[in-house]
Amino acid sequence: MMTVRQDVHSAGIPVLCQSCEARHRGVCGALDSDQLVGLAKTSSRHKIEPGVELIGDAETVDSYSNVLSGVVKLTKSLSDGRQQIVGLQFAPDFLGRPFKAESAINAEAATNVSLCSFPKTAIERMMKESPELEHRLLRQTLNELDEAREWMVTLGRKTASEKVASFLLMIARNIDPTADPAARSATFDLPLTRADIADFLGLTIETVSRQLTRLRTEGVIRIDNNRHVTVDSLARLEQRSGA
Amino acid sequence: MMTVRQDVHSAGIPVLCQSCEARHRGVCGALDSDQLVGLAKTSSRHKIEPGVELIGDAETVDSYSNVLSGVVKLTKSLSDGRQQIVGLQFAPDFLGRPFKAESAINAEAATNVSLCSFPKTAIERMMKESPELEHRLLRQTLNELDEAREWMVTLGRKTASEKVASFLLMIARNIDPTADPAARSATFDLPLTRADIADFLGLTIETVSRQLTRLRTEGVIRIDNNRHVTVDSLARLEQRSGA
DNA sequence: CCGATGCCTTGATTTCGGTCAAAGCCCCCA
DNA sequence: TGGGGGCTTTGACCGAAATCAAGGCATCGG
Repeated sequence: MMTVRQDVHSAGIPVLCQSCEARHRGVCGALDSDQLVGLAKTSSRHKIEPGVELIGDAETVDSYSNVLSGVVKLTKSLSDGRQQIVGLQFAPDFLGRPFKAESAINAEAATNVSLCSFPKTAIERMMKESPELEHRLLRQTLNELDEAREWMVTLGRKTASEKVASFLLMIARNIDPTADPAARSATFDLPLTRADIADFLGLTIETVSRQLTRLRTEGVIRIDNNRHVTVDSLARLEQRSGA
Repeated sequence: MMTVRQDVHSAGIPVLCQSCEARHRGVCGALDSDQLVGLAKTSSRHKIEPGVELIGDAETVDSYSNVLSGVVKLTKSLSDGRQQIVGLQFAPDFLGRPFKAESAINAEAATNVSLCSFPKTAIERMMKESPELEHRLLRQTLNELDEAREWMVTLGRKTASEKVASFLLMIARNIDPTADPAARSATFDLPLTRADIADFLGLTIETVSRQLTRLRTEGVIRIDNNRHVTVDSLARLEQRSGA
């Protein structure tokens, strides 16, 4: 039987936060136990089903969240309905756009998601008094910017098959349980439907499907149940990704 | 004859900084006069010709810069030479990637550019002691992230003609001298060659040229000398941009 | 004045990915 | 057990943008 994770500094830390990944690797790591206590009072945990929008809960209006598990997609749409996924958030990412009343971005659960949410005011007050919190946010934002720019290259300059390979590679690196970055192989469940993948890569469903089939028939990947993917050689997949 | 701009707080501010836009609207606005004096000692101004890379001067290795005038393009390349412009920096943007030894991004002058550069160490020291500086950086980074995501939509989901219209609109909003955001018309010099525009939009030179021709023959824009553009109705251009 | 060079435009043809259409598969539930 | 709905695959065809190929138009230096 497992006990709750203990560490030297857990004295006074809210029970909810003690084993929370956001405290270890996310923005809450910037806070001391007093601040955590204060924040925990106003925080609430939610579970969200795939397809549910996180309005009023995340990207917009009045609250911020940490992603505790699952995958959240950030999307933008054109007036005629064309849609583009502009980011994927994994645990323990921070969700929300500081310093702006409303962003033109929608957030939606791609899988089952669990969140830890806070009122905007609580975070913003805390940001004023804790430079370390802003520092963490800056780091996360810079990383997201790097990722966004990486995807601009993929969207603008890669072929359909390179796009799909790049996507699989990114997912493998983000959610393969064997978290070793130097792993030679990977296996994981796709957190997105074909339609989502298409919206992420600027393609159609059909093209995504055809390229997956091609990677499959050429032995680069295996797919079971439409969602479960095995990559025997990440290096081989990387070669297909255009790099 | 004009005098150097004076304001109430200019006492003790380095001469170089007094009329500097980066101090008014850029990150240097976060600094007090003592800090400016300290930073100014290690800063240097450069002028850079179009096409010159800013290695060792901006995005990489050992220094940060403010863009004082002109346009800097940030590019990423695939191993086979395909290139994508992932960002354009205008005055008074801050140039450089904090907290990372080297970024996979290249910076290159698109036009004549003037910069004010600092050693990385000086900025990083100042960031530690001035939360306000980090705050400004966070804000700029969040804005760049918003812009990058906006372009992801353009790259992934817009047609060639919508892309070109979107590009013209973005340039008009950034560098038209009549800085009124509610302006109905605009006139400006394109800071990029056709090749650069193509690399920005994920198109070929020929397609960019054809779409510009189309916008011209349809009366949406006028072009003189290949570079000088007049837009009589920004609203009309916006309709072409897919929104 | 002339030719060279670097951009840019225009035209003809090809191709990759989109569109339209039909089936297949899987899971749920009656 | 069987039917329905959602997601995915596959095939046939089409079209927007890429590619290939010429040619135009400035600017620069001889």
